[in-house]
Parts: sequence; C-alpha cells; structure tokens
Amino acid sequence: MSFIVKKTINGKDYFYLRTSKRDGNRVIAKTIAYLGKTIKEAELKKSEMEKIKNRGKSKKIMAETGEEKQEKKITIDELASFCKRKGFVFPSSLIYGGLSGFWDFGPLGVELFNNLKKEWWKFFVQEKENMIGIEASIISHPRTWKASGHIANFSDVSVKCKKCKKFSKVDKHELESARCGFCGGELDKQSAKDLNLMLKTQLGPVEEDSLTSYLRPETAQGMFMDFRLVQETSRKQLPFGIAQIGKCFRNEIAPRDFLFRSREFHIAEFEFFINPEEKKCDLLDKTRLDVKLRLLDAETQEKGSSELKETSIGKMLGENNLEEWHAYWLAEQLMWFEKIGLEDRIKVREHMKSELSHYSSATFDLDYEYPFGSKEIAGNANRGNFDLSQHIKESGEKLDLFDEKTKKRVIPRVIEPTFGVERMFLALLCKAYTYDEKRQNIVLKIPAFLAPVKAAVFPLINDEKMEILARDIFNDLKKEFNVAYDCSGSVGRRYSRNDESGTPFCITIDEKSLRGRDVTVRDRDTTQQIRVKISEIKEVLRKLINSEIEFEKAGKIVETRVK
RNA sequence: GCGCGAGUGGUCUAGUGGUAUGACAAUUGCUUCCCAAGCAAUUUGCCCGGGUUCAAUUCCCGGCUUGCGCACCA
Repeated sequence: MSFIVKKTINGKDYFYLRTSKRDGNRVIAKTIAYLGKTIKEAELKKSEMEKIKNRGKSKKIMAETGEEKQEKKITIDELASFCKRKGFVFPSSLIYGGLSGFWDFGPLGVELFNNLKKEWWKFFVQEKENMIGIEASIISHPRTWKASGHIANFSDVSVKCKKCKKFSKVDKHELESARCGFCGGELDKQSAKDLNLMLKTQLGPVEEDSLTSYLRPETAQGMFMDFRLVQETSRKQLPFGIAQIGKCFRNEIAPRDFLFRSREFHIAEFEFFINPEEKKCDLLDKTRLDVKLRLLDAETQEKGSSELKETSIGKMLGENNLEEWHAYWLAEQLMWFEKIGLEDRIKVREHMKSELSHYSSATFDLDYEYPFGSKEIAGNANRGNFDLSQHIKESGEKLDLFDEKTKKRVIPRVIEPTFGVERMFLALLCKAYTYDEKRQNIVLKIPAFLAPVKAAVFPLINDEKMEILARDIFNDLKKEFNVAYDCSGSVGRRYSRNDESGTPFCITIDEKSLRGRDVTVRDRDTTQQIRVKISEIKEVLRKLINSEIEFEKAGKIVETRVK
C-alpha cells in the first residue's frame, strides 16, 4: 500500500510517495518517490505512476501466459527514424525524394562508423604481427572481373514464365532451351531483361571510345592483384594476411532493411595466405580453442533442422571441414564480436555442400539476431588458391612465391574472413538501443570506446564563472577525445539528450568545482555520479573509456539528485 | 523486378475540393545548484510530375520513396 506524505524541509513543503509493509509486529515505511511541491501535483503523479505499474503487471501476466514472452523489441523502422532524428543516418538525396539503397552518415553516425573502422583495423591489422593493410582502388581493370568470375553473371537475364508468370534467372546463351525454374513452363523470350548486378561505369569522356568497367562488388580482388607487390615491399613470409576496409557497390534488386542491404557499403576483410603444405597453426592457443559459439552445422541443416549446438572452436577442430588456420581465424572473428559486445546474438552457420562455391572447401556465416531476423553480419571462407590461380591464368603473371621454409615455389591457399561494416554498425545500434522506463527516455548503450562522443561537459547553471571553467575543461579534453559542450536547457534535459546520443559520460561543473577544483562525472548506463579532481579528469576518462577501471572506483560516489 | 498497402514540419499525428490540427523535438532569451520542470518568443510541413476543376494536400494517371509477401543475394 502506498500513500502520499508531506515533508517540510527548510520551510518548504515537498510531497513524497511512501509505502509500508508489515514485518512481524513492526510496520516498515519507505519513501519510494518524490511527487512534487503541491498536493495536486503529487496526486496526479501518483495516479500516473500507478498506471505505469499496472501496465508492467499486465505485461508480466501476458509473459506468464506466453502471450508476449519478450519485451517490446525495437523495429527496424523505429531505429531508422531514431537514426534520422539524432543524426546517425539519413536517407540519401532526401530533398529529391530519396534514392533507394543509399544512405548518408550524419554527425554522430560518422563518428561511430569511423571508430568502428579504426577499432577493427587495430584489432585485425595493427595488433597482429602477420597482417598488413592496403587500400585498393574502387575501379579496377575490367579483366579483374573476368578472372574473378563476376563477369560471367552478366550473361544472365531475367525471364518471365508464360504459365506461372514468375521470373527466372537464366544464362543468356541458353535462353532458347531454358525452362521456367518454378513450374518448368515455357518462358516468354520477349520479356527477357539483362541483369546487371555490378554497377557499370565508363572510363574516358568520349562515350564511344570509353572503356567499360565496374565499381567493385567486393574488396578481395585488390588483395589478390597486389599480392606480390605487398609481399615484396612488406618483406612478409608465409603465412601472412592482407587486410582492407573499403567501399563496395552492388546493384541490389531490392535494397531492404535499412542499412542491411544497400547498394553502396563497406566491407572489412582480409585474405590470409598460407603455404598449402602447412597444416599447423602456432597461434591456435588455449584461449582460441576455448572460444565458445552456437553452431548450426551442415549436417543438421541437411536433415532439415535448425537446431543450434553449443560448442567451442576446440571441439569443432577436425570436424566441419575446419582445419587449424581456419579455426584460428574463426576464433579471432568471434573474439572481435565479443570485444564490441555483440557475441551473445551471434550464431555460426556452416554452409551446406550444395551451397558451397566450387572453389571453397568450407564456409561459415556469422549471423546476427537483427530485429528482422538472424542475418549474415560476417563470413569466413576457405578459398583455397582459386583466386590467385585465376589471376595467374588471366594475366599471365607469376603470382606464386618462393617459400623460404620449404624452399619451394608455391601458390598459397587462402582463408578469407569478411565483415559487413554497415551491418556491424547496425547491430551495434540495435543492441545499444534501450528504452529506460524509469528515465522515460532512450539510452543508447554503445560501448564507451566506440561511442561517437566520449563525454559532454556542462556548467550546472548559466553562471559566468562556471561557464569559464567548463569551457577550459572542454578545451583541454577535446585535444584527446571527441567531447561536446552543452549549456542549453536544464541539466536533466542535457543528460537525457546525451543518453540518446550514446555519450557514456557527462561532466558537470557546479559551485563546488570553483572552490574545490573537482567535478561530477555521470555514468550513462547507471546515472551514478562520482566526484573527480579536475587535474585528474583526463586520465580518469581515458581509463573509463578503455575499461581499465570500474566507474565506482574512479572517484568518490556522490548523490546530487533532488528528485 | 512482381503483387498488395502506405506517403501531412526533424519525429509522431488530426483533417480537408478553398494551402492545415495537436504533441514532442529544435533555436533564442529569462529562470534553474543535478536527471526531458516553468515562462516568453521563433523556425519548420501536405513526396514529385501530369490530368480533371474557377480552385487539388485531398479525386484520377504516372513516377519516386517506404512496408509486407514472392523472387534475388558471387
């Protein structure tokens, strides 16, 4: 049972909500909420709170009866709308009605996106001894795509069936004899339309004399074409990898699901080159072998089931066509997802034999639980030496190399881990987006090291001295971090705004700061506050962002809340 | 690309053959010593093109965008 009580503090009246509970002979009363300064205000607030409480109850009942097991999940539309409102992602060319499959990153989005790329690069390139990076051109010689096999698909056409009216994809040269893929009916050859899945472009200003090429649909060919040059200039010996993050383009028939399937996007991937005779991987240690995962293996799928297996990299070794180097990189991929906090919604799906490309002996998809379903966020393919061999054939160049260990010339085999950068960006936002019932606002719980803005600095009120101090702190911090300065509206509003932007820390300058040279730092996820010396703020912030120190231990916990 | 539905400020929405409602957000003051308080002011909109009409945001046609289903996804 809860009731309203009046308290008089310093001559002013305040109303609180109290609750009482019988404990044996005693009655224990507890204040549970502040209601306002007048009795009217208090009554209104109380009835509102009861409504909210009852809503929670009915949700619980529904959960028990199984009607609504999960809490309300965000839809992808809501997320897209949120991203537009806060400046993460805008639809491209909106003043002309938009352009399907293209997106712009706004002020917060570009920061998050850059941080994500930077951290990926750090994790897979800079922190690895056997990895180097490149950035290849988006447009390459058209023969690239002949060698890679992409051009072959250009001879495909889409043809309508006369009988069932459905469209089939058919090789142009076999149009005369082809039948409908659905009902086997006769195809309407008049309806044949070319399918251009790569974006075409003309090189040279005079159209008749120009060379037709394509915007790359993947970054991988850059690594294969530059393979020898990179190996020579970096003086790497097998095994080593070449990494790249870059823009790719695909003429998607139906771009859908916000950023998930677009026509212009980034891939972060690397080709890891290994001597085909080398089966051992020295880097596959206990940490990697112990990496846990949820696996949907090929065998299970072939039985028509989608049951997940709880397993580990170590257990998978030797099964599922997984050899040591392949296992090592799969483990590393999972460790990356753990680092960015997405591992609990990742599952690994092994490709079935029927799905495998003819050059690949094993492929795994890493699927993420998006609001619109479990979809591929990253992949891992064992490509053998297919790509290098294709380029050797097409170009006539020597792309094999002399291996110092075995004293033989070899064409390396390749493991290719690949990541959709926008897909990781999207997953981060889906995971981070939280509606906080208590605070009545959205809190974007992005890991601090990825957050677009690391801290917001504000004077508690518009006071000249506080503003000067706040500006000083802000100017000092911005040399090292992306920080924001905010002095508009009430302090509560500023906290809420920053919760929505995913800013992990808010630094507030109050009257005591002027005398004591310390400030309060507020944690986004808990709203807890600590007191930190101005001289130590930079160091504390650095440690907090890198999770080197717990928030509660970074300073003295203080309670500043009135309400 | 096919089929069906939808498009009103930044967001969510009311409504109409005579150019539009409300809320939130945003901006600027004032206020405010810690969690979207208050006061005042300000900015912003009928997806685009064509047709019918004296008059179209509204009706019709086409396009674009978007949702769902199918298909596609190297």
